[in-house]
Amino acid sequence: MEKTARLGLERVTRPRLYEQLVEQILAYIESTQMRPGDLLPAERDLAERLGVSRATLAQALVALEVLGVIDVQHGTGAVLARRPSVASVIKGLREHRSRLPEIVEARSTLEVKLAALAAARRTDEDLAAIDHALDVMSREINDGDRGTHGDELFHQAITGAAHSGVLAQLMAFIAEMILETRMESLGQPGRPEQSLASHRKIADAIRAQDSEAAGEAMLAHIELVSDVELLR
Amino acid sequence: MEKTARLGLERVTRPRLYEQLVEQILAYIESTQMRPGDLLPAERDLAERLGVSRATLAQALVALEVLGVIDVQHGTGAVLARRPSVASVIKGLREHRSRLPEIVEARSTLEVKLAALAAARRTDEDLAAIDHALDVMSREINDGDRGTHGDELFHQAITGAAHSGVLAQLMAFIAEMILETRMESLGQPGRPEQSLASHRKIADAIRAQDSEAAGEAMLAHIELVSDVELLR
DNA sequence: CTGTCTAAGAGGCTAGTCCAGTGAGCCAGT
DNA sequence: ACTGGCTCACTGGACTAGCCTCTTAGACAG
Repeated sequence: MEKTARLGLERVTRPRLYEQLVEQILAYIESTQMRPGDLLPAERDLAERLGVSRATLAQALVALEVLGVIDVQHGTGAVLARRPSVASVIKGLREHRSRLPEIVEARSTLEVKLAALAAARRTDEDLAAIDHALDVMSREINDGDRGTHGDELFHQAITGAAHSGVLAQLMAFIAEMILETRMESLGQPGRPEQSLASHRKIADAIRAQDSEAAGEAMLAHIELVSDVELLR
Repeated sequence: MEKTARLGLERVTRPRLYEQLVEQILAYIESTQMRPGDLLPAERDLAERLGVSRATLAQALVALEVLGVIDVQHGTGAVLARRPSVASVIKGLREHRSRLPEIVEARSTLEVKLAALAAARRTDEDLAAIDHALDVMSREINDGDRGTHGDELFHQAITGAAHSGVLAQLMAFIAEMILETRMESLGQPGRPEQSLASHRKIADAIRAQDSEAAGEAMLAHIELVSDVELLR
């Protein structure tokens, strides 16, 4: 999943030590019932227990810090931040990730809102970007392609037109998972044309600045695109 | 922002070198117009240019990897992943973060959906957790407290009852920002009681497994809680 | 032209060392 | 008895030097 090369192939990637450490530390936190505010064992101690050097452990701690699980304080130690549920959520998600129904659900939630906001807030430049994406997708389909690039451009343009940095960041967060979903869907015969048609419908609603219609059109579009998953 | 102690004070936190490096590398990526798939300079080279050791640079690279900006490959180098817009989004958000309207917007989008899902999927255990949160908040308010703890518990319980790992992760992502919003709101006189009342309404809808009512009640609740921001 | 080998260069990880905050405890001065 | 200042043990922060493994391109043999 981590690195998806051009054709959906996955490059075999050796495990990185720090990644394993993150898992182990997460497991340790859970097994010892640590609560927010508690301190992790000292670096030197932890490193020895885990059988790695301090430098490597430091990388794992950086990762955990970026993930928002701990907060490392100079002179004090690594304190557990927020509710530990975050740790388990991350852990659980990492294990059986790619749960398509959930991804579609999240995508639907965000994109319907984004479409409605885009209708309300779009500038002429935003509209131009949306039209450009439609052109690209149309051309790709005429060339016998699946139109994935245009599809991605379209959804990016909508996201941009909504002018909400926070929502945009949330979208970026699940962007990779969505990409996988999208490629599968557009691989079905006749699907790209249908998808393009519903894109146009969304674009028209945004052009007319009709938030409600834009949200509904996006919802219909995602349901169309997603029913491929239900067949499994 | 990073560590907020009991009274909203912020502990002065020394800058960590790797954090600065992340910023610098992000800036470098942007300034050199790198595209996805391009390689960053070699570690030894980069470390020298930035005037840090390889070990420290390695920490910065781990952080960037966790953020999804790059993908480090053994023997090859650090390749830029995805569209670079992610990098700029993260960067932009880091600068003028806490844009309250956007946060409220994102919160509303997610929590309305979560409430609806919770109504459809809740188990009896979920319901018990929700009721427990109501009890806690009720007791806090009677003790003259603002009820922030119970409030947080309540929203956590709803999130859990929705049984959607992906949405839960998105919520965790903005949880910290929401916490700030919430504390301000509950600081207003009479607000905790109103908030508790609308919590009960949401809980009733979820108990009755009425998705639509749950979504509406949550929307009303968030609008109630959020109008404090409009006064500024 | 093709397959194999090799060496340069990339990242991965370790060990050892020193610097810089933190906080508990001691002790003098008030 | 309290306050303030000092010390020291402990914690993380960062660097250096070195060796290992992996990747890849180019030389070379078939």
